[in-house]
Amino acid sequence: MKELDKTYDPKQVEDKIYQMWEKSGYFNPDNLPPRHKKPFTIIMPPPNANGSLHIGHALFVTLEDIMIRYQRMQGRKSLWLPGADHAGFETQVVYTKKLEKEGRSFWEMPREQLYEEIKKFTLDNKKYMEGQLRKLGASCDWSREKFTLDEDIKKVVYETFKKLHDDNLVYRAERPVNWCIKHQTTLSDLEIKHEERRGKLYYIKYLIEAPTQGWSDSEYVVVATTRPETIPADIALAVHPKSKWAKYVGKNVLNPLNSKLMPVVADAKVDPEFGTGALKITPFHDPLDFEIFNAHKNEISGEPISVINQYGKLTENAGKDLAGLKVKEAREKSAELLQEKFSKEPGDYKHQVAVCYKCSTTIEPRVMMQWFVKMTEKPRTGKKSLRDLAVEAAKSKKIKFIPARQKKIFMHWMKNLRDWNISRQIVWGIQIPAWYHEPKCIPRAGHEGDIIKCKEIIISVTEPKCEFCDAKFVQETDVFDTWFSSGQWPFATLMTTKKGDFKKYYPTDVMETGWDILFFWVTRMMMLGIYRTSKIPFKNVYLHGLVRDKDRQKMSKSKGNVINPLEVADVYGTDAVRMALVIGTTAGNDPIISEDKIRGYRNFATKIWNASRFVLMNYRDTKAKPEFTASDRKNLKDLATAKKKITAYMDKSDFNHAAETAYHYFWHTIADKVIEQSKPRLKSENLTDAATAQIVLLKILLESLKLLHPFMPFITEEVYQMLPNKKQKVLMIEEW
RNA sequence: GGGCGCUUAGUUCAGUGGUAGAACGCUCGAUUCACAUUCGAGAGCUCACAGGUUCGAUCCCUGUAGCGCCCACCA
Repeated sequence: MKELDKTYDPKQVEDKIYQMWEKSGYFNPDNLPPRHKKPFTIIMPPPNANGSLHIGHALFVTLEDIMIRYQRMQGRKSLWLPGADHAGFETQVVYTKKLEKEGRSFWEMPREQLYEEIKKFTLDNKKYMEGQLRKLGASCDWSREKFTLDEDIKKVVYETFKKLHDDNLVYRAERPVNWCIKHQTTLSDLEIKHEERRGKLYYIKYLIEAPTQGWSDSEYVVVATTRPETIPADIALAVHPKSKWAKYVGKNVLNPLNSKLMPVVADAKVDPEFGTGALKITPFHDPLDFEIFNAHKNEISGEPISVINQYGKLTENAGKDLAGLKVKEAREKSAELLQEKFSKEPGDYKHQVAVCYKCSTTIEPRVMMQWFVKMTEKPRTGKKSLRDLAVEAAKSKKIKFIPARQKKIFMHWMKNLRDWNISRQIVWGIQIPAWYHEPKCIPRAGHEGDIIKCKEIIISVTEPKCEFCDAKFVQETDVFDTWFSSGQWPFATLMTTKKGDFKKYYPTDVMETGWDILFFWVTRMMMLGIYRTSKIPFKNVYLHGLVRDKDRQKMSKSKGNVINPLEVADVYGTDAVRMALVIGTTAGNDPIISEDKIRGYRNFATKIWNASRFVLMNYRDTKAKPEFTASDRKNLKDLATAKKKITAYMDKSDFNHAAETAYHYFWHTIADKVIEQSKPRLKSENLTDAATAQIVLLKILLESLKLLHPFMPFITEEVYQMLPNKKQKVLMIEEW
């Protein structure tokens, strides 16, 4: 037996071991020995391919790898399917910044060139990330790796879109949407956040039309608004039916900026407690106004107009005084113009304003032609809305949330769902497969009557042709919200890997991801997954927290408290990093990690190394028949107890305690007691007793390596390879 | 405005209806014998506060306080 170093050097071991695993082929469940029968599947949440992996990724890799390695040892046909996400909007934002740094402008580049450049950027990152995943020990099946822009994945996404469209669950319409004037795209309700902003609340008189004596200064409705600049787009006033203004319902008021006549309508949606209890209706610049307008269309004669353009500037519709100004400037200017009509001085006002979650630019609510998915309506051919499919699934016992409280949060969010805006005006993504008949159909001679059959929108990947005229179809340039495609990930991946995979591995066993994307991702996977496959895509949802530093701070580059998992793994070894991430980490809570903690587990790796070294140095293959003493029997019983405990924790997904128990057992039972007690016996003249001690030690070592393997795969595998009593080529597939 | 959590040793966190645990830190001691990235011993928590249920509560219930997070079209 060769002399081992006194300390364990992960650098010399990890790459070599990983290569050995990959070469063994056992990452691919198809290659596992026949004892592996029942499938166990985890689809990896595909990391965004727009940067390198951070400590949060290391956490998910650790947790999922623990689950997969454990189940693999338990004899499950374990598939961990890796992937990468093109992450449309996120990546485009990152790339835009990169261009800025290089002195180039995103907005001045042709779409095709941008797409190609971002593609290269993404694929480079993807490749780099794959290396990082290997470094972290991820035992995933690389032969089944998928990317969200793979042609076959796109095909599945197109099919889903078509099915939703045929089912009347997808529609294109002019609806209020969240518009980011910086990024020049719409965002879903989840992609905006609210920030407190200081502003002013203006109290403005809208004079009542008094036909007999002209306009009276004594009769008016006072409206409180924070956005006087949108007054030119006002089309009505709404008052609460029980407010003091109710007597004016049915009368007209004068628009204080452009003198147009507008009706006063009654609507209970107006909060009588807020402001003055009267609301100006500006349908194209406020979602509530849009709703009230639609409810009162027959009472309102004017057509809604837009006075703010896509760049956040006032249009000519706003009148010559405001046209061309930015919203903020226009607000001041309009306030100035309206001064005479103030019923009292504007008050300082703090309120929550919707802003872009990426750049914190104020979101401009606009009414735009967009694609939406209906959340709460029944499909044409089915009984349940997308929401109901997911809610009923969550209520059933077929899916378990870990921690359980996340289910409450899930349900609560599901309660108030509005239709999902899935179209984005960005370059990087999957283009929506819709074609528009432009110009409109002018049927050829003899087909005049067929115009009613002509479709103005056709859902198709390839260019359609009109049966009745020679006009061309123009393709939609908008792309899907990334979550629309990644929401299909569990089935889209398994439908497009090897033949039979979907049948064998779907539904999957665990969806392990961060709680921060519960709404973005898990809810969408539930809705779309059940909709397409009639099955809940996963049996367990395990949600981990956000990794924080030792002062409980979020890690961010700007704070300079980022721990790069690969850098610390380089210093202390991947096994130590994995242990630091899993011990003390309970599902759903934010784990705290510091270099001290990692160092502690590096010491543990050294402990494992030296204890193993001791056992191996003292082992001779004597072929003696063991005669177990009482203490041997006790030690073997302790081993069985530890194993039982760890197994129970693993089966409860309590990896924190499983790891801690294994740690404790190895250090304080095996190293401190079993080995210490064996020392005199190993030197004993009684050869049978010495041999028995050796055999017991070796047996306990082997079993403990198994117990530690899911957590610390590298060092345990390295030691295993030196054991004289190993039964398999690799520890990875040993029986638990 | 709605919802979800948290409050346990110096620190970070586990945990249980029956007179409190781990890691790190700290104190004292040991060490040619697998490991100083070590070993042994030890100090340290009235489990936020106030009520209630109970034979018994840190754990269950109610309330209070502080902290955190998520959701939200009060213009």
